[in-house]
Amino acid sequence: MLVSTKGRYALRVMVDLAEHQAAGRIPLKEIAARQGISEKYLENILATLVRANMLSGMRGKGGGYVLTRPPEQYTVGEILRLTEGSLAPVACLDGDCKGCSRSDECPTLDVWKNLDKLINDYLDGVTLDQLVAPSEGYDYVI
Amino acid sequence: MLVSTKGRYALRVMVDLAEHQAAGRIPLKEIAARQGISEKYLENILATLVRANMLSGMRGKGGGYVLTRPPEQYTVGEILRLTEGSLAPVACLDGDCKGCSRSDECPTLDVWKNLDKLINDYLDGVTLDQLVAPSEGYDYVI
DNA sequence: CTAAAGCCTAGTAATGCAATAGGAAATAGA
DNA sequence: TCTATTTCCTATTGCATTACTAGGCTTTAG
Repeated sequence: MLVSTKGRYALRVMVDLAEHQAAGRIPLKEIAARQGISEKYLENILATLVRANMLSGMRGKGGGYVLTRPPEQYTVGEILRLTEGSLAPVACLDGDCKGCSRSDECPTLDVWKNLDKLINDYLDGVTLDQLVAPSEGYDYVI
Repeated sequence: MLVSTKGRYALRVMVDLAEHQAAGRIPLKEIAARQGISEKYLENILATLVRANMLSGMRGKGGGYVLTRPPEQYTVGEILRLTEGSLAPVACLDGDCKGCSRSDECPTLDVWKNLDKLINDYLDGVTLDQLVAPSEGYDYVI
């Protein structure tokens, strides 16, 4: 599985925050309830996003999370690479990996490289605002 | 990781067999040595390929494995889907999975569907013969 | 008959994923 | 200043999957 629960949840949460931008800071509790995700598990994920400065978290009463940039400035690719660690389709291309000793002669390496580029290019081309549903309650209002 | 060791090895072995087609049946021992893969582990992988009729295996002295079709009739996609079980990039799209209860309203589902199609289309477009190196010893021979 | 090969069923060790636990620190408002 | 609220931090646990191993059985050619 290229993208695990962590990455999927992260993306959904980012979309949720984009959709509720107008409400200011949103507490974790609220996001967890809306998205049906365990609060404790979400903590880990949000912590990762905050550490990378994709979100700003504030503690205390009235605290919560907000995006640090406008939705069109986030790509799905960067969100997933952050939370998943890597989007490499095979271990051979993973950053940590020193690279296989056979890479010079490997007949399949190009397939993996092309696939890797395909995946990353597509996901880097999708931005958060493209995933935000038109806000409800404003249809047909002039 | 989308493709694990099993799938990577399977692909390398298939290419190996395509390259050594002229030699007739190749025993597992030989492939394992050439590819630097444990014999016992390879057994599992080759068994999967034989069961799916992608390879023919024959026991006894003089036995070994051969492709059942010409290399241009194998796609990388089918080899990987067989050995990996699925190439779905997220659990939501996995065949076994009943589909998420939120799929109707999920803002991210389309991203996964597009990604899935991208991956499968690319891998189904690459055939085994495209990965076979021009046989050595025959360069510049007329 | 025998050596060479594939076939089959288990089993195991290690890894990574998903989720949980418990508390510390900060903040706003009473 | 006290309290409720909320994020932040470090571990730990249970579970599933992956990678690999073990041992024996069956088939085949010579």
